[in-house]
Amino acid sequence: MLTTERHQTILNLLQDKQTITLQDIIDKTNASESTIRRDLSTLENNGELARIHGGATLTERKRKEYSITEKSAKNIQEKRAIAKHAASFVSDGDCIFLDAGTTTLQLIPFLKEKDVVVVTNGLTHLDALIENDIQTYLTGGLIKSKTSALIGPQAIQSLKNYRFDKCFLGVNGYHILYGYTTPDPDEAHVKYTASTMAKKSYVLADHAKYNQVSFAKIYDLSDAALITGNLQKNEIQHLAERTDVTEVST
Amino acid sequence: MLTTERHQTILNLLQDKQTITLQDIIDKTNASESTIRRDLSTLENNGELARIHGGATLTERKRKEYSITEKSAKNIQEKRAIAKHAASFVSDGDCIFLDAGTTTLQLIPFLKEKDVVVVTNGLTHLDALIENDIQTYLTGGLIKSKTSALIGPQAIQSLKNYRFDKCFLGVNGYHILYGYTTPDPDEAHVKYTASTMAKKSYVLADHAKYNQVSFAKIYDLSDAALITGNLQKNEIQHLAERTDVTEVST
DNA sequence: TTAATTTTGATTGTTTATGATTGATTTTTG
DNA sequence: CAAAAATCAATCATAAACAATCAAAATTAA
Repeated sequence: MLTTERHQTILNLLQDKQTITLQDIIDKTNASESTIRRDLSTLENNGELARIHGGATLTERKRKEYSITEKSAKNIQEKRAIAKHAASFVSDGDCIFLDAGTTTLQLIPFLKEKDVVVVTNGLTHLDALIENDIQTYLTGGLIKSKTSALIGPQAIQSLKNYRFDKCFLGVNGYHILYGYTTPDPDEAHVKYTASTMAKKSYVLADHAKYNQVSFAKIYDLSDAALITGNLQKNEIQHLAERTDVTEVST
Repeated sequence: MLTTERHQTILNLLQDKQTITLQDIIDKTNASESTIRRDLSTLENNGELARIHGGATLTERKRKEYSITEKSAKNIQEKRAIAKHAASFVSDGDCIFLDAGTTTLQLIPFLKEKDVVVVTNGLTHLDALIENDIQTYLTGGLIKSKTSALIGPQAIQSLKNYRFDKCFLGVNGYHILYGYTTPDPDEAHVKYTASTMAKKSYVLADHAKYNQVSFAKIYDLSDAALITGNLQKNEIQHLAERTDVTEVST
């Protein structure tokens, strides 16, 4: 394993877990204690992290950078990589719809430099959007308190007032036969409607959603481009037969 | 568990519960009594907390830092009294519009027992509404980041989908001649529209708004019932000639 | 290929963190 | 108010983490 790779691994671990123990890093990298100590020392000098007795922690500054996006979620690294790739499809001046959900949340920091206008139904996105100084419109609707998403006929209707260049959706499952699905029919309806108002739709989903099926169908695989991560070659091939799919590895 | 992690855990517990016992911390962290004592000692020296017999508590300074976010507004006592009185006009099962702003925010706790449906354009209200388990609809629209209010044509349009039993507005000034005013014409428009969709409108304004004039007029004094506080007799009389006014004293 | 340089992992003695124990202090209880 | 209980600070031995050093391995340059 290359030194820089190891450094990156350490930083990634930190972003996920806030603090890590030396032993953790040793296990993940299969490097010796001495090496990791040296790594930590180097990274500390570069201001990337702060060493503490027994391991390392994010510096105050770095912590703030990442606190924008929540870190409780699973597969956060993969989600961030997916989001980063999705962001590469966004052009300057685009009007985009950003669905509620943790994966789409990761997209926000990457939009900062793009001068976009965002419409969203995700209340949890607001802090990050405001913090990144992005012009934001909220759909109306009923607040579903469990997911902090706006749903219902009012959400649908207000969506119809917009036209999007791109639409980025999260889902709970994607399946070769059953398409994109999510547990709540109301949310599915919002996603579907947003898609119909967009020139191009992207679904962001980490590998845990592969061949998962949830209650409410949004639409077929082919109705949106899929951006996902860490799949096997044959899995990607199956998907590629059905839809436009991009896969990122972490 | 790393030392700094433990420290963070302790501080988090404190923020949640104000005071904690040593035993509590021991249970949460699986560290020994000695260790926790040392932790508390360290944190006390850093000014993060104050030790008390049997545990720890937030320092006066830190407590203020946290409560300041809620109570930073001026005339909070008066606003709460005004809000409480306004709540007495709310009936069980009412559908009400709650304008953005600090005064209307105070209304929320009093709505808990009333089984109401709330529509609001104030993003700062959401936490309180959800916490009080109130069914909430959000208008759509552009997020005005300074006040976290939803404004613009989309907000206006989504308001027109509702009919309210009552409508509670905040303003920046009320004046016998110039009526109710607020700095932002867009916000004024939202307030006005909400009013037109309501059977009855109330304006909530503390005494600092008396005879103040701001840029954008919402409507005349007589177009809404005024609930205010701590005015002088003759001031109330002048107002009473123009509109339905209630005054609460604190 | 060899020599120089860098990176690595093991070893050393040193420092720091931890948990158990003790007796002192404070709080509670009768 | 005094006895009992709980909490506390101080001490100590142990264990963990540490920086420093050095030789082996890997990489690069000549």
